[in-house]
Amino acid sequence: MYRLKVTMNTKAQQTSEYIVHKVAPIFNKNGYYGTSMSELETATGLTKGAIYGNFKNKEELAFAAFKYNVDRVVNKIRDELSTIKSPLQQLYGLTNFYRTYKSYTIEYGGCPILNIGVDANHQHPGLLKRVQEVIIKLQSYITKMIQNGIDQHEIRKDINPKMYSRKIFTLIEGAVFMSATMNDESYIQEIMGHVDQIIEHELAL
Amino acid sequence: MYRLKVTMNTKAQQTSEYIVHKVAPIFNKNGYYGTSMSELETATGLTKGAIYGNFKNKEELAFAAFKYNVDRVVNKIRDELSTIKSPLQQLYGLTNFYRTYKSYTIEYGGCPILNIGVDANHQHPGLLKRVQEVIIKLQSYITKMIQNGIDQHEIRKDINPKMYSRKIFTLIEGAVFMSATMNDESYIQEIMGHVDQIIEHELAL
DNA sequence: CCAAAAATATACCGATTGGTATATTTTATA
DNA sequence: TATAAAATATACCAATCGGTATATTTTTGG
Repeated sequence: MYRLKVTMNTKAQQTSEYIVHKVAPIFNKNGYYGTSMSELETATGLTKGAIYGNFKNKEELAFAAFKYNVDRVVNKIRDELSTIKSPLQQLYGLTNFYRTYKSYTIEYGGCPILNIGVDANHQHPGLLKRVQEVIIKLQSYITKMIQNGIDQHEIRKDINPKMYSRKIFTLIEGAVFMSATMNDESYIQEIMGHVDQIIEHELAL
Repeated sequence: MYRLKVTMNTKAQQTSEYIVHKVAPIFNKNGYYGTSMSELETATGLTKGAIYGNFKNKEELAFAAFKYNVDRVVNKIRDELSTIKSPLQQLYGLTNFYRTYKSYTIEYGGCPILNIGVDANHQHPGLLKRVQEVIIKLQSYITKMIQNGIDQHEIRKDINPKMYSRKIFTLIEGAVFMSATMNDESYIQEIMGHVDQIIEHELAL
């Protein structure tokens, strides 16, 4: 009985994960209404019967796809910064992460925050809310890094961590947008250099 | 004969302009595939027969709508800056324009460069190309302002006009994205303050 | 290996998609 | 004001949309 349930969950979970993995880049590239179920059939090699057996409807699939794309990015950031002790160096590590962001995200269709943020804004309130939650989470993550820097006497204590977190994140997303739209990575490189300057001349002691 | 042709063109042009005016915010908000012809029927109060009598197909309508939205923004910028003589003050005028950007564009569904840039990226190459052309045009517009500032000894001659134009434009679009996605104008206000600081401390003599 | 159950495939649903041929109405000129 | 032409409305097209009921296949535990 117990093992039966575990096996079922594992199998179902595996198929669900496979579907999300295949479907995530399509939702990311084409947005909610730009993605059709028939596309997802060909992408997964499965039929609607199989897909709808694992997900209630298209909306649930889109939620799962967005979470998958975001988790992939966030976990990569966490991994890269986890080895860095110094909060100040963690900030530099963040800009370094985004220096390789385009090549890292291109196979998944670009930045999910930018893509779904714009797509969902006038189209799907539920998705937009999830984007906003992710942005708040990432901003508070940066805020904590700055606050740690202040606490460890690496960053000036008179600066406002939340304000700088918002500013840095906004610069990053602007660069991500320009790189994607102009298909030109140099935008990201230039803005990351600019953020490094802010870290060095405005934040660091 | 001559007058007949003029009258026809005028009438057709009026209806076309009316359609584009009504249709532009919808394409801007919902993107190309997110916009349906039936929506456009109800928005214009016209039938498909009338719409397709004035536009070849949906694609031509989307092109016209994008041009309409962009021209509206660009003409407003030109108007506001045309009264300013000093190139340096023109740059401040640009940041001031974007301080009211959200309230100015909200009734037309937000920034067309951001919206269509993201929407068209994986969906409609023809539209994406038009977005890229507009970005290049605006950037060279800013570049010229900076170059004029150098020529008129208001801006340091050792700075790179094109590089700063790219940077300023990227900061603006990042702020536009964050304001739209988080529904929070303060992002634009903060980043425009940041751009003002760049103008004051890095560009100005 | 067999039977029950879980997972997937098939075949279909009504609604909507972009687009068009034709009928009707409006407009403009003689 | 009559008439030709231009503009708009009507009615329709095949294709596709998201979704579902049911048949079939695969997997599972005894």
